[in-house]
Amino acid sequence: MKPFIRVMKALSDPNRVKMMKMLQTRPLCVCEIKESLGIAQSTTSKNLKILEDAELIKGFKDGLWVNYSLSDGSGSAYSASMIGNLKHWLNNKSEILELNQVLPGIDRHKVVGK
Amino acid sequence: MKPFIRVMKALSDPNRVKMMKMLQTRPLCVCEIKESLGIAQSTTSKNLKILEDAELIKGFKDGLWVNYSLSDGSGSAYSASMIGNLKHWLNNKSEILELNQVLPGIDRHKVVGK
DNA sequence: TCGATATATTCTATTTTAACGATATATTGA
DNA sequence: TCAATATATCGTTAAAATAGAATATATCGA
Repeated sequence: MKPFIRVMKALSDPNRVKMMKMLQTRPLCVCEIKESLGIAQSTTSKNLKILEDAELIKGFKDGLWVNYSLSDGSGSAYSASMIGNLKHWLNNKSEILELNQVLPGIDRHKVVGK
Repeated sequence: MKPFIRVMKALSDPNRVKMMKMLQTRPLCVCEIKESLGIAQSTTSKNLKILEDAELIKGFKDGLWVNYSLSDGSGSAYSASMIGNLKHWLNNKSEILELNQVLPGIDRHKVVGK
């Protein structure tokens, strides 16, 4: 039952759900996500870890960057199902629409401070 | 986004998930659920309310008792989907198997103290 | 109407969660 | 090797979640 609870908990936080929705568009590094959401780097990193522990996303190291993308779902039926549902859920919600506005302008090479 | 978060939060707690699984078997009153899970009456009532607020279950008053059953899902796509998934999820988990052992012996007329 | 009973609500204590700043750990490029 | 940069981790603090006991509310039956 633990793995199921872990997935539900991971998706119980608005910032983490927004991260999931952002990653539906394209893989993103920590600094791009932090920039889009306007939250601290440590907060961003920690929340990504929670999503990764629930097997909802996966991080791939690329030099200094870590690129996060949605998990392929092979690890867990619960995460696979939720990843699928989230593809069509919440698309018309204001918080997500706003994110989709901002996201195209976000570029890891243009991120300001740390 | 709030309604989605509400459903995820509601399903983030083991006791509440167990309640959902119990209600798949048959409608139950508060005292039967409290008895099966071995938790306080106030805790039971409060958790049922959280599930009801997420439109995952519905309570019907019957004299002194309130019978809770799974929602028909008409209120929310999120809850409808999760209710459906939970039907086949977790069935072979020890916590649920044990509940299914206890449940047939639970009867509202035989519940001991308050 | 009164006592018994089921449920809901309130109060309080404890634990968990979430955020940020500061620091530690890579990795790259000069 | 050293400075700059991206990410992870640690420490702290504030807010939210959870549980149980006590109390309030509602209903039934005598």
